[in-house]
Order: sequence, then structure tokens, then C-alpha cells
Amino acid sequence: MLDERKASILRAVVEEYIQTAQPVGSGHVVNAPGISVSSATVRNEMAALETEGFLAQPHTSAGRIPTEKGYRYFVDALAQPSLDRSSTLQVRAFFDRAHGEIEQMLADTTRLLTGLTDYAAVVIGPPHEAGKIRSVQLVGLSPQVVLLVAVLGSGGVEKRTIDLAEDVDDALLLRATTHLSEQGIGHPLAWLATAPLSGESTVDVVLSRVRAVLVATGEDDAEQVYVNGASRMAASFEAVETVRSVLTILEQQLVVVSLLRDVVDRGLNVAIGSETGMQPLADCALVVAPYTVDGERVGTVGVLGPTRMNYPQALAAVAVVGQRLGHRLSEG
Amino acid sequence: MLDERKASILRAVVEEYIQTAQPVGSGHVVNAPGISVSSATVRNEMAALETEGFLAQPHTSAGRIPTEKGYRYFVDALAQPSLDRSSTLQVRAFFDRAHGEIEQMLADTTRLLTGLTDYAAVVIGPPHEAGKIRSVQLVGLSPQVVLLVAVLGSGGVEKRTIDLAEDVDDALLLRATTHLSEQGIGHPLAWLATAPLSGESTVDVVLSRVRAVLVATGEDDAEQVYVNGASRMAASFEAVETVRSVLTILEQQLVVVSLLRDVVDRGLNVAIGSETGMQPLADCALVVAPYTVDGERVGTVGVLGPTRMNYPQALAAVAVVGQRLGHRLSEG
DNA sequence: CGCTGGCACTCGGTAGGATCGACTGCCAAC
DNA sequence: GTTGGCAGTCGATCCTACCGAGTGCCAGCG
Repeated sequence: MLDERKASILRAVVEEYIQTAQPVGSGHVVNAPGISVSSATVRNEMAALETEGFLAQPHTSAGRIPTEKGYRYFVDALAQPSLDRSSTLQVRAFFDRAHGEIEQMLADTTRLLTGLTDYAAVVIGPPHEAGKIRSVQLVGLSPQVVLLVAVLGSGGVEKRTIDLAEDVDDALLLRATTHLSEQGIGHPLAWLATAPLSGESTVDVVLSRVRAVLVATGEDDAEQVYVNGASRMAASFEAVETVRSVLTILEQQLVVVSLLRDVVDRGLNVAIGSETGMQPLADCALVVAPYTVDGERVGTVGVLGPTRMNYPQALAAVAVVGQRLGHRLSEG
Repeated sequence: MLDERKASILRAVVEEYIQTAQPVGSGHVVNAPGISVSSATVRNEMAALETEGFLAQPHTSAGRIPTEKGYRYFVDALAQPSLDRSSTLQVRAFFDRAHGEIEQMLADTTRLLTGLTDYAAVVIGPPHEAGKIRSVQLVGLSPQVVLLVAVLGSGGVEKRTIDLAEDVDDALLLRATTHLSEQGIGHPLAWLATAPLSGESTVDVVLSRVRAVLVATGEDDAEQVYVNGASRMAASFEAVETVRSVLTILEQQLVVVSLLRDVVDRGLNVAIGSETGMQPLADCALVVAPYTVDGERVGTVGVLGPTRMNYPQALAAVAVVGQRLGHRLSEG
């Protein structure tokens, strides 16, 4: 789409703009490696790049800054992910010593990504629902309140508080638990909402309440989101108003989830500015990578930064972290 | 400490400054209710208040703004908590329909506080450890990995992943579970770390691993923190640098916990600027209230805003939310 | 024909200067 | 003790001039 010289000039503009946040003039471009023509020629080419929509001028007689289209071309054709040695080691070290609960690990993963890229990081955890039940149990908390506790294959634990109209005793709970275990083990949690009743009336009173609660809460917390590094994000922008609106997005977990899912579903690994589909993120870019457990996409990692983000670094960091995270989770 | 007229003037300055964020001149103070002297008299009094350290001038020939000492006096002697009708109803409605898991409820409580005050809200949940075990179970995830799941009296669920050196079968896990149940039920989780072994060697291999993991993770996640409304906080400041440093604090859960604990321990319900003990919070004020379950202080709610926050509103909101939350949790 | 050096031009950013207005502190009078 | 009046201070605002980075265009060169 662009001849080699134009591409080199575009690359030079993007790379310098990413570093300095200042409009880039022809004089700077000629100092970039790979450019061996005069500034006048660069000016002509930059004017052409502007009419083609890759660059823009904040005002006449200023340098050029990349447009979304310019960033897009840079990401698609010019940027090759690269991670410096120390970051690579940092990732390796992290996953080598990663242990413990999955929730903790995912939260720590956002910290890792934040540390690697200096942008806000997002990790979406595997949906608990999808896991097969390993164990299910009803525990009485008070005479009329019981807790449904289900251990899923992924190591996650789901719980639901069940309020009952009448007192139940431990013997009854045990029978209900036994029934739920027989029916539910090996199935996803949601399946219990439609599993057959036992036929024993006192037990079925409890079971039908369990069903009702599962139906009511089934969709709610399907996925868990971990966000970190909002302060880094704040450092990337100068307008406090921009920071505020981006924070508003990051605080809404459901929005974050659908945002990432949307980007991944479109087959993108980078969404630039308006490509995110969210007006408050007009000045942001999102780099994402799904991760797989046993060959199945179960979650997403990503970083959110300014459109003028260090794409090679962010792409590499997100890719390698996603990959390692998937491996780590696959081995159980 | 201050005569009535000085106090009225201080109140007028604080109240107007909270609203406008602009230095307040004597001309404005005379328009405040309760002031029936001329601006010249007010000027004299304000000069006195300045030498006494309650007010400060950003520069000669500007109005006065409150110092930390000024805010402190306002909070201690002049502000009486007040919550408008609609907020009161909002709180009532929230706790009337609050239900479900405690985690969800605490998270929603931060949203409530954010909505009431327009500042960032923090809720610290009851420490899980303190709860007595209602049920404890070992669930096999893979041949060498088992999950310890404990249901606590508060309705919380604690889990620990236990990696074993050798394969275990369900029968062994069942025996270990039985032993843990016999020993542990009615005690806090930490107690299991020192509970007697069974004397049966194969079981004790598992139990000693359980002990080890409990010892290792015992202190970690003693309390859960919920933070919300960082975007509101961002709206309160104009310097992006301030926003960034406050965000950095809010992101560090441990710091937030110790901050709140420290304030509560000092017997304060408001910490203004440097009273927080954290340099990045020099422009912030923190309003907190502990909440009690069955007469025991188990957690804290609070809001974090600028030093020029609406103290009467924030004090009232935090107090009533803390109280209602305690009630709600007490009834189980 | 493409590239280059040169040149006139544009325009944001900065510095200096004048003005404005919201204050203050002080003082003499009540 | 309180008040009106007055001179003085100083940030904020506006204007102007100027500088410099950068552009578009053009004539000339290989």
C-alpha cells in the first residue's frame, strides 16, 4: 500500500512521536536511520502521506502526527514485537515462581503487565461457570440460611447464599448435598439449575431454592476482571478530563469485559482510538491477546495506553504473557 | 478556643471555599448568614485567624483559604453531619434490598458511598480468618493437587491450593477431611495450622502439607479491600500529577488498609492532609467510620476526597453507611 | 524526471508591558 | 470596638512583538 520510502518516513514519524509526544518535522525525519534523502523530499512525501490520511498536522507549519490510520499501518506492517532481555527474564521469573490461587495469580499478572509496559493492564479470568463441578456441598450458616459451595475443575470456588423460608437441619442438608453431588459432579454449575429433583419432598424444597438462586445469579459474575496500573495510565495523559473518563471506563468491569471481548471477536490484537468503539477511549489504544487452556480460548490479557503507545513493546509483552499464562494454567 | 464571631467567620470561609475552590475574601463573608458586622471587622478577624493558623493567604491581596488546622476546627466544632433526604432514602433502599454474597455487598457498598458523596470510597471487609469454621473439606483437583475449602461462619469461603509430592486418592482425602472437620469446626482457620495430626501416617502426610500451606498464606489476605470511585477523585483535582499519586496509593491495597487502620486506631473519624501520614495525600482528606458486627469492630468504611471536601455530607454518609452495614451483617 | 537547496510564509509559544479587579492593611472617625 | 475610606498589592487577562520550527513551492541540477 505504501512504497518503501513512504513507509520508512511513516515509521520514523510514529517512532519519534511515540517517544516525544511532539509533532515531528521533516528535519527530524532525515536524522532517522533508513532515510537518505533531503528534508525537501521528506516534506513532499509527508504531504502525500497527509492527503492519504496517515498523518495529520495539528496546525499549519507544525510537524506531523500520526492519525489512527497511520498507527494502524504502523502496527500492521511496520512494527515487529520486541521485548528487551530484562523483560523477558522478568516474565520467565514471574511464571516460574507463580503459584497459589488462580485469582491471586491473575491479579499478579496485571501487575506484571503494568510493570513491563507502564500502561494500565487488564486480565480477564477464565469463566468459572465453564468449569466442571468437582465437588458441591450445602453448608448451613444459620437455621434458615445455607451456603452452596461448588469446587470447579479449574480450582475456582463458586458460592451462593440460599435463604430458606423454614429451618433446615444438617441431616436434610446432607441428603440435599448428596443429591446435588450425584447429579452435578462433572457438569457445569449452571446445569444444576435444571437438574432433576430428588422426588423427596423435604429435600426438593431446598433443591428448588437452589435452582432459583442459580438461575438468578447465573449470568452475573461469569468472568472476573483484574485491572491494574490506572496510575500509569494517568501519567500518559495531560488532560485531567481525559484521565477521568478513562478511569470511569476502567471502573466498570462489565464494560471492560465487553470491550475486550469485542476487540478479540473482531480478530484484532490492537484497537486504536475509535476502533475501541468507546468515545472516551478516543486517545487510547488497547493491545490484547487471548490465552488458551487446553487449546480453548478462556480469557484475555491486555494493556490500555495512549494511542501513542510503544506498540512493539506492548504487543510483545501482551503476547508472551498471554502465552505463558495459558501454559501455566494448562498444567493445572 | 475561638470566640463565636471568629468561629462564624471561619465557618463561612470553609463553607464557601468548599463550594467554590476559590480564596474567600471579606466581601463574601459578610454575605454569609450569621455575620452582621462590616467587612472591615471581618478583615481584622481574618487577619487574627491567619496569625492563629486557621487561615492562609495564597498571596498578598488574595482571599483566605483554610489551613489544615482550619479544617480541623471546622470538623471538630462547626460541622454537624447532615444528609439530605434523598440520600437517606437511597441508603435505606440499598440496605433493604441488599442480599447475596458478602463480597458483592461490600463492593456495592463502595458504589453507594461513591454515589452519595462523589468521592472515592473504600470499604474494608471483615477479616475472614476471624470467622469460625463451619465446614472444611479437601477436594482433589488432579492426582497431586488438592484444594482445601473452608466455609466460615460469616459466609465467607477460604480456599488454599495444596500441592502434594505424591498421588492421593479420594478415600485418603475423605479421611483427611474427616479429621480436619473433627478438629477444626468451630475454630478459626488459622487454628488448623497447629491442630493435632491424626497419627495415621498416610493421612498425616497430607495434613502436614495443609499445615504448611496455612502457615505460609495465613497472613496474606487477612482483609479484603474494596475501592471505587477513583474517577470521582480525579475530578476533584486539577493537577494530573496529584491524581496520579493518589491513584498510586489507592492501587496498593495493603497501603489503603494500613492507612484506614491507622486513622481509626488514632481515634479519628477524619484525617486531613498531612494527618493521613502519607505525603501524596497532602491535598486529600479521609473520612472513616468503623462498623461493628455483634458489638465488635470488624471493618471500616471511608471516603477519600480533597481536603476541601463536603465534610458534613461525607461524615453523615460514612456514619450512616457504616452503621447500616454493621446492622445488615449482624443479622447474618 | 526526481531530488535538492533556497525562500517566503505561517503560526504556536514565549516574553514584556499595561490594565483590571479583587483583595488587603491601616487609619481616622464614630 | 466598629466602620467607611483609601492606598497599595498582586494575580489574571489581554495585547503586542518576536522568535523559531516547520511548511509549501519553485527553480535549478544531475
